[in-house]
Amino acid sequence: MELATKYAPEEVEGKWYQYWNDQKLFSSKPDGREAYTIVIPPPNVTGVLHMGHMLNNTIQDILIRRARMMGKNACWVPGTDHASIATEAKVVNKLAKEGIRKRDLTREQFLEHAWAWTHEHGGIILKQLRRLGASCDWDRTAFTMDGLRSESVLKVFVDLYEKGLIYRGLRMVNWDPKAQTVLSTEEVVYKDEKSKLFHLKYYVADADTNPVVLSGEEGEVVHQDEKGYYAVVATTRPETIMGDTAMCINPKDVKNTWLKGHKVIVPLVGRVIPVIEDRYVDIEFGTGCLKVTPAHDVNDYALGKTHNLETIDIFNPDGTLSEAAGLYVGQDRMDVRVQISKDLEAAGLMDHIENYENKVGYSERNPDTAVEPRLCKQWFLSMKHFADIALPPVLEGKIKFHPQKYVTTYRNWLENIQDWCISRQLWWGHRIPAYFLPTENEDDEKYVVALTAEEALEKAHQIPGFENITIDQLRHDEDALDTWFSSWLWPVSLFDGINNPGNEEIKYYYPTADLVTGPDIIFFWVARMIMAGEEYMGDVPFRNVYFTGIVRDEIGRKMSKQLGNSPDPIELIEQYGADGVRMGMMLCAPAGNDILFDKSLCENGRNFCNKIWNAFRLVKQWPVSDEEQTKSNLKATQWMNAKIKETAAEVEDLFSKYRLSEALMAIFKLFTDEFSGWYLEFIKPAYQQPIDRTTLNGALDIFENLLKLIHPFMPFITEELWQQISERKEGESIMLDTLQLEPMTETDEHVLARFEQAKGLISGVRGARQQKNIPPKTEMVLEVVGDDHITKCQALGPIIRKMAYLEDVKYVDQIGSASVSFLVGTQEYGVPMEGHIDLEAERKAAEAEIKRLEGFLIGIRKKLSNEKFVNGAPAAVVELERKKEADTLSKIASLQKQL
RNA sequence: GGGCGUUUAGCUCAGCUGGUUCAGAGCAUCUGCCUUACAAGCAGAGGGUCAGCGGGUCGAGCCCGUUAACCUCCACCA
Repeated sequence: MELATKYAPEEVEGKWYQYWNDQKLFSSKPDGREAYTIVIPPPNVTGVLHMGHMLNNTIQDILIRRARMMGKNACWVPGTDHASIATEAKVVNKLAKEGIRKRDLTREQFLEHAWAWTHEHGGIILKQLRRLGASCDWDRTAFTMDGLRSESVLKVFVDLYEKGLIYRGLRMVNWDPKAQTVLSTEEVVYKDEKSKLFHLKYYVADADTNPVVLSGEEGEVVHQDEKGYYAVVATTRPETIMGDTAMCINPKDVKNTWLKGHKVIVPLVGRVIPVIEDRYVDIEFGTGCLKVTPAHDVNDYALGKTHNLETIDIFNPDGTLSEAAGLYVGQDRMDVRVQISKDLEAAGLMDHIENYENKVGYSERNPDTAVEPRLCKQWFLSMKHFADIALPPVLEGKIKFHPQKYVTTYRNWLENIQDWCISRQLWWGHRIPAYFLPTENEDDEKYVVALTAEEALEKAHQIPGFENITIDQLRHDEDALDTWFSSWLWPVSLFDGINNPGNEEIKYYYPTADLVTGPDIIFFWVARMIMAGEEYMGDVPFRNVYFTGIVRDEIGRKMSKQLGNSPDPIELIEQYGADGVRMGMMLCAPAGNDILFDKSLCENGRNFCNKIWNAFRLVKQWPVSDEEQTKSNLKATQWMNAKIKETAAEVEDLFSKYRLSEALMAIFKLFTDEFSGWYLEFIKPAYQQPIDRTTLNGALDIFENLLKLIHPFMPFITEELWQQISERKEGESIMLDTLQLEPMTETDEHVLARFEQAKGLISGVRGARQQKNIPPKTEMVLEVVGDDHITKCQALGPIIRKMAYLEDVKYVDQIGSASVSFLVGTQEYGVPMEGHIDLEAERKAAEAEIKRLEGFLIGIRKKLSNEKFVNGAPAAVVELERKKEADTLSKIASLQKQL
């Protein structure tokens, strides 16, 4: 059968993926072998594949395929995440387009829409992963909100509550007024913003709200106009003045001493508030006067607590002003900011306005929505205990981070950890299993925590005063849990280790081997999985964490939808083939460093596929003879096998360090340079001549081993060719073919060294020819100075003659005067160039080389004559220097002889 | 503001416990080849003050100090 000159991935990929799947080759069941488990970082259920996924999952597939070929029971568990905030936002937007508002729906109705959306869009990303070649055990596909996972989450909540680790507290939280939900501090993005610093006049008042007369002292700065004395307060948020309940100065601030003990009037509002003193205030900032709005600023809230201030919440959940504000009720906070500054100016209450740059927190989920600090009752998980159990395994190396630098990051975070706010004001998610009891006053809330309403009722009946309530009187908490509260259980819940502790699967697959994820979620997810793993399994969830970099475009920008600089991975696959894209991705993916992705790298991958394809075509088209194998072919085959062993050992070492990019490069060079460039040329018969059967079989074995080395990186083309190399039975696959690694022998080392010498010689002749502009196939004579075992060798001699296009080899005492000479190691060679040689240039080149070598020699001798060096340095190092000295001397001698 | 990290060829990166065979790889560039597997290829070649400055050392890309630029994390001054 004739093979096309180019590899056509589209004809190959679908076919083999189907085959692998049909033959259940990705499937894993506990058995006697060592388990090698990876759990996928679950992508958002309604998400689509982007370059980050592409990178992350390619790495996982490489690791899992390699482990499988090393004879381990490899299990890669796929699944998706319900991603409460993101998914709910998408559903809300979709409904809005249909004219449906979320607030008009009941919880049940909304969830129906959400599930419909999930079923419609869910799992697209998992289908896309198949295009990539991901060898996940699809029968195990899980979802963070499926039955088993939901049950696990609720059980864990109840358990932690009963352990006293979950509590309910009033906290200043980051509120997203658009999503109407609390954000964790990690979900707030601070942006530099050009804003205004408004300087407002707060007139001094006595108890009758009349200005009092004050006298200034040394250093004091007293503002006064026709209406009286006033303090100037700088703020970026004038719309919050309706919530002011104090003004604060630093007790050490001399310029404001005159305000001590007085009261001031909130502009426009007219409310009289006290001047309090606290060292928190920065004397240097603005005028040193701070307006205190406990309901709407984290620091002010703290001040309010210390000084027992009243808290006036002037905002509605959607960011409009509430009744409590008294003014601008119902208007949006951002509109009010504009309006109130105009009104303040009109009323003469604005001292002046400055331009100002500050950082404003925005919602990660709604990037154009500024976060509003807000007081809310929330569920919290106490983190002290978890930090204590999660720190040691990483510090002690039970879990290894690659690259290691993230250990520091991890430690810093755990040592300064804050309690985790785990409730979200969302419907899409795991509903918090807490039930409020009927009470008169909302502030006096009472609740029970239980898996079901029935259990909750039983617990409620134990509480005095609630012995007779009915199930209808229980009010199920409306809030859902933070998405990460389910993801943190992922390595455990996937094997049902929460509901069914000690089951066969969890015992076999846990702890998992590797986790591959981005450093951006080291706190959200990685740290918390370690916590949950230690808490519920008493063991780490994984042994290694491979942190990938962030995929950026070729000029270093983060890939994003807004910029439109992110290529569609599926389109790339269609253009370059899955193997090509995988290789392109891996070539630029050093662990932990950001990846500057350039499409052209996929071309390299595609080109490599063609290289493999064509090498196969070449070998397959040779006619075969039953002649005896030549010594040259025998040696060449020995050499190639040794080369493979050498590279395989290197690759193994690189894998153990998770340096996959370098491992791929080593394999790439092995195939392109050593196998295609040298070995195939060594054994290639003359045009239309047959190759002997022994050599061909040796070459096919070598080819098969190379395919096996490449397979984890490029699964499709390697399977296709593996299947073509020889007849395979139904169900057989390269995937299951074991990668045997034999150690190098002394003979191997010897053969490798001899061939390096021969390759150097061949390159030397080629270079000499090119240097003199002689066509590459012109036959030349080789001059060898003295005795040379390489050219005289029965195996290597013919190879050298063939590869270097030599018509004759002459053994001479010295190189001819019209020859180009070169050295391989210490052996000198020459290629006669009658009519081509430029004697003067040759002499200059030789002199320059001698000069360089002499400089080199001086360095070595200086070192060797230094007693401190000879005595201090290790013997091996000294010995090496002596050898260098001898080699250099002999090189110089031969060059001088030539001159 | 505080911490981590990075800075080596045009680009992306290796370079281990300091030892002139250690200044490297891939890509890109240049030159020559439409050689009978592959022009998406082959054969050659050029290219670097190892960010700057200073300091230990017999010896520094590697160690110490310092400066600068970038990256990233944390905190946030109203």
